Amino acid sequence: MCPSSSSAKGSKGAMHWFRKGLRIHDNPALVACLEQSPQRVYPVFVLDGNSYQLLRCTALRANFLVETLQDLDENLRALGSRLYVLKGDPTKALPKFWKEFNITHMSFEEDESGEPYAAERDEKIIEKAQKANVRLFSQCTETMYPLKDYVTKAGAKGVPATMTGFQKLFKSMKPMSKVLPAPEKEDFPDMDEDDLLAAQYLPPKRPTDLPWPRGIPKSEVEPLWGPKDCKNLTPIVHGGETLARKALTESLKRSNWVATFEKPKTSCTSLAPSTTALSPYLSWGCLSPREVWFALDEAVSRASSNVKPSKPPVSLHGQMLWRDFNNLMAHDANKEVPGCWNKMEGNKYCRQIPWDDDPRLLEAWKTGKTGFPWIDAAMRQLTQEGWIHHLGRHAVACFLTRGDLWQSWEEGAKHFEAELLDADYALNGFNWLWLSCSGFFFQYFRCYSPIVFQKKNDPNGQYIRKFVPELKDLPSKYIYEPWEAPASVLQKAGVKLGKTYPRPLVDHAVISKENMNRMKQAYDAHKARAQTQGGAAKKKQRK
DNA sequence: TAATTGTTGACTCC
DNA sequence: GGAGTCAACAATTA
Repeated sequence: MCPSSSSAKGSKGAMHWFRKGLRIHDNPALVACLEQSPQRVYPVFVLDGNSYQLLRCTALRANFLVETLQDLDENLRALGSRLYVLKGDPTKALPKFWKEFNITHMSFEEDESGEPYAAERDEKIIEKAQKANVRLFSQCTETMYPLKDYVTKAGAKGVPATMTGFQKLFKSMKPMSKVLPAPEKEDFPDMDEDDLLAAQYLPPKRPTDLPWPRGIPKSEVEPLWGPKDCKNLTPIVHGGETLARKALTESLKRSNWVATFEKPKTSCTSLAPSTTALSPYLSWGCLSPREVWFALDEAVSRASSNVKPSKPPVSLHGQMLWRDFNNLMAHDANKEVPGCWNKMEGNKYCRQIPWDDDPRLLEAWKTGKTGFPWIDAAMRQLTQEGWIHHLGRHAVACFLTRGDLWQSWEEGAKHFEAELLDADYALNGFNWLWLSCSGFFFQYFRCYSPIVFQKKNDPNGQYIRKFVPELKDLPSKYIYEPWEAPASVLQKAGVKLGKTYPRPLVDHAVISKENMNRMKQAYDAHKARAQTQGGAAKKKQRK
């Protein structure tokens, strides 16, 4: 069956290219597409194995995308439309689709953070669209305000590199534009039945339907969805706009909780998330950040008059501000050196620190076999559920980098990108810079202990018992430090150190002090470099 | 130039 | 559980 039926030829066809922003509510680019009054509209997603979302991607993440695309297709079908899913390189697949369906207009949500693959891809697409006479429409809706608006508002002095500065900038912005409702059935033109049925463009049903990255041997991108599936994994949330909206409503029902939320006070050892866990929906764009912001306003207004509301940066509104701030920082760094944001070299916000490169230590960290039960539990939750509480991420990130193992944050960031359901280019990079004391946060003498940090929250180690079951029968006294337990206690709990559970990789008390000295040296070198460069710049100015 | 502030440390003492 | 100390960062404010 040829999808481009004779009736399609000559009539005006428009498409909306979904990349992130996988939703129909508050999607101005989709609305702009419908407003072109085309005779036919094609909502399109391209499964691109080399995209940021899929290049390093575990079964859990792949499954989340499949669920999200299925949901998007269902929601579009309820409006008399459907989702058209293409496979492969968008710079080839899209021009082919334009030709086949006589597309004259294409809309999409811009990717402003400067993620290098997306930036290159879009540059090529814009060029090809010009040649093919396809008119492009784009909107900047990944953040609450377009990043370029923050840049304009900040003016000649440049964008602020501190959260306090960003909050001031945010306050000075004009009111946020109104949230758009989802389009209605009447907004979509009637479609040719052949087009609606075209089976070659159906969304994927399972992770194994997703394409492998082009030009990369399978062995180099393990673990991916190929060798293992999701059967025994338990994602913290499932994909799709429908579930996202339900989760948002559910979270915000507790208006007093919303109004008094303070991020640092939430627990990272509770077995059910102590935060909203909406982050995967924000990172894939199942939820609009502006809609979340206004929904928070509404929830806070419902709170009892006697509660004292929390404020940014610790409040839930504050979490939305961090998100925009992180995107702005990524955007700004990449503007200077394209693609530098998740790298140490060339990134103007990143201190140069001589990290070690020990694959054995990295692997132990990734697989949750460091011998520190609390660290291992968090790393295994990541693999099992695709999520760790924010403070848990802090603890494991500090442990991998400046705290204990002295491995590069770049490696940690790559692992998080593969495994986190909410993996986000800008946020992931920012948080790794922060935790490794490479940028934005510099108090390296404040170090998380892999032992005592969670003892106060979870003295009995229920979180460890869940995710590190080989230790579940240890008495609470030793659950955070099994190496301290007498042989008889270990034997009774069925633990053989070095066999059923590893001995600790390092002596935290000793190594964390040594690492602080290494940080001091790296900072001193940074200062010396800055002075030399500053001196040289002044000299040049005088000339 | 000095003091203050910064989403989320650990430890000791009381 | 709250306050002060540890050994001391960068950016901003006074």
